[in-house]
Amino acid sequence: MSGRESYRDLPVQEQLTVLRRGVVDITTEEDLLARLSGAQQTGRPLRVKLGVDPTSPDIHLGHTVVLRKLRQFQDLGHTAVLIIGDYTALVGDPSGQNKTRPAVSRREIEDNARTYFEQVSGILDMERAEIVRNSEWFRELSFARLLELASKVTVARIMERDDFQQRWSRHQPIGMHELLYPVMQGYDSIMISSDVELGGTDQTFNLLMGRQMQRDEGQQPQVALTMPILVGLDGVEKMSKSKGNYIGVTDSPDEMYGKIMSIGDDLMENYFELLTSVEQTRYRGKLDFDHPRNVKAELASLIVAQFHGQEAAARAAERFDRVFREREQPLDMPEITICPGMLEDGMIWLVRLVTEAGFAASSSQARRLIREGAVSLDDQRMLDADAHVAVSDGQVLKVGKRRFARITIGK
RNA sequence: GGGGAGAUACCCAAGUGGCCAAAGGGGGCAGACUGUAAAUCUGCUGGCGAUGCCUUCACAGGUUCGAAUCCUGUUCUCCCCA
Repeated sequence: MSGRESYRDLPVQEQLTVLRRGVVDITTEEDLLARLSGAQQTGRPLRVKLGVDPTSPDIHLGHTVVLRKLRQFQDLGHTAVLIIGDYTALVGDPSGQNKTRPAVSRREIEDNARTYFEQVSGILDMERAEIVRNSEWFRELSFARLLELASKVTVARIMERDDFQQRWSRHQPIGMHELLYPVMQGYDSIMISSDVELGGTDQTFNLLMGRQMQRDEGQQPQVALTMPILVGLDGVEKMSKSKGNYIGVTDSPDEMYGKIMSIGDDLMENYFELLTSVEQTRYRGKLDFDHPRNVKAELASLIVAQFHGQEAAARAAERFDRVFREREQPLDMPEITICPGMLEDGMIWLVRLVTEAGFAASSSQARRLIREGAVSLDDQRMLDADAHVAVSDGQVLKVGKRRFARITIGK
């Protein structure tokens, strides 16, 4: 929170301790220590770089791991330099990808950049952040300059990378432009004269490329600090939107809370470390003595509170307990309005009711849900997909374990 | 530039004239169990007021009573040679 000023005078060793939390690797730690001391002595804050490519509209908790680290640097008095990769997004980062990223249109990039900005502002101190778009320099970059930069990187060096290796050996396509991605990212570092660059471990190669390129340009090579890739809700794969195992920062309090409660116990420690500020000794201890469910509930509350505030977190917890522990209906639920036009003698086709409520994408899907016993109306399980049911104001439609809607008859 | 292989549903992958809305696995959804845990087990997984009909096997045509399957062209990918 505040107290930023007080951190400034923190001994560098202690700063390092704070910064080391959750980190996988620092290249090199001595360098970082030296920079921190230098910053303290000269009063010149470090320029800490984080690049984000606006390739998808929403950020999720996986992205926040690195953003939180950046925030820590800010709290220690350093400058966050957030690079919106509006130009690199056109290329698509091949890191960790098993195929070429689909091209993203300029328009989408623009829209995404805007939402990124909003969503990131919940985590970073925007007052103390410098935000730049890399189209600023790439749009103007000459081909000659590109060749000059590219000439310093060998193909063998680029092809060392595991992701390219794999694609190569599996005979999958690799676009020429993808080979240039690390060079572009390195160029970003040069352009903003970064002291430190943050990234996930999948960014290691790109971060190190930045060091080499800065050295070639006569700059001090940046310190590369890597964070773990956050594991998704399934506990196996990395958190990603396309895998559907994610928690978006714009998810509602209820969604967030529920998603966290559904993670495996093994994942809790990891989430505490990377997504909260709770001291390691505290959560470790809890896991030994408390019921895992309660520890998880605390984790869920902490995370929801970060994005929606304490009050919302408390409400989400309350609702959760009510619905899933006591198996009662939630107090508040979305309403669906049934137009009288859909009714025949006050009855509506059940399949239609389910699709109208948005609980099924098609009537075939709605039929399946009904057949599987997922649908109930006022706690009464409905199994006949051909049924027409009488509906009235205030009835509650439930689909699956967690989806509720209150029926209203419109005028 | 020459030769060869390939493109199947959300993903991987079988199918090489009718028995194919298309095996199997993954994922997802639902049910049981539970701490909404996780794990496990079971079912479902193109659309449609639906014991039938419609659309789908890269794209466009063609052969055939009938095509994911055969033919022609196009696009894209990979391999070998130059």
